[in-house]
Amino acid sequence: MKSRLTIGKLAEAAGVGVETIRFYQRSGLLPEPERPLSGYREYSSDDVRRIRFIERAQTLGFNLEDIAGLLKLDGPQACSVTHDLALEKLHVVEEKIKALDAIRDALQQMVRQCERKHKRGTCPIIQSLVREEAKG
Amino acid sequence: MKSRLTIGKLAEAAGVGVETIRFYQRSGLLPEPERPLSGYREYSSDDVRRIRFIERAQTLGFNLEDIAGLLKLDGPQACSVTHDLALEKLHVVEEKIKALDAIRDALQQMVRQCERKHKRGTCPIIQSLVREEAKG
DNA sequence: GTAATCTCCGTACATGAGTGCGGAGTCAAG
DNA sequence: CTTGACTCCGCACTCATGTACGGAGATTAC
Repeated sequence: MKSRLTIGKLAEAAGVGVETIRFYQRSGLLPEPERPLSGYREYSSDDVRRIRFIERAQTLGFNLEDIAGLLKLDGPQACSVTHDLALEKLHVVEEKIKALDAIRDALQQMVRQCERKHKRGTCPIIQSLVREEAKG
Repeated sequence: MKSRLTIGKLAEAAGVGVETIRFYQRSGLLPEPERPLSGYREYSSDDVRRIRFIERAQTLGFNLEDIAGLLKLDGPQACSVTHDLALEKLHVVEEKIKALDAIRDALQQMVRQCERKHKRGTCPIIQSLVREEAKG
């Protein structure tokens, strides 16, 4: 089941370009793969999932450095390190969820208002992300 | 209460650089401000909120083009246009929330496992974002 | 009313995240 | 065993998102 993939097959399976994979490797987001025969990189289906994770995480506003941090949680570290890192990331994620919840509520409100043919008042969307800015 | 701001004051209030504001204006994210005296841009506190919205939305994985779309919901459009756009954006936001929920759950699980001094099995974080990829 | 500060503008530079190029080596099908 | 596709590598290029520069004009503080 752990099919061995060349870089081209991996790229296709993960929906990215070959160059992107080489770039991720250089950036430390993908581990150095084995290179048994002739120096060609040899990947597994785990790497497909890893790349998909990277792509998704990017759409959630994490940059590659953030993502490297998240991926470190995948390796075999001391539990205390993992714990602290996970907790820190958890914080960030919860903040993002809150902000997105606010946008979602604002969008739902707009949709409802429109469907009732009300004239809209002021747009709630901007307001949705403004609160709590002062407290920092 | 609608204090008039110079570009410098606005930048300070919103926590960005002056050049960033000019850049956002060029990019159509901020409307052309009035320029009564001498051609200096004159802003209001609404613009502070608008810029904060832009900054926050960026951390949620929206690029400037996406954000321009969201900000269009602020203007006075035909209700049908607003409705459709809002519904579309709502979809995107809900997907993001789902993905972040999955990451959050994975992180919580890791934190709990660590706190119980269990040896961790395979890392749940990557798995959190992988499901449903095949269906697209 | 002058010096310091701010703003104007266009343009150039910087950074993050890829994308492409070209020549050489490797693999797989016929 | 040749031919075409694939891979190797380093390096140059692109695109989005800002940032910085520099000279000229406006404003404000003294």
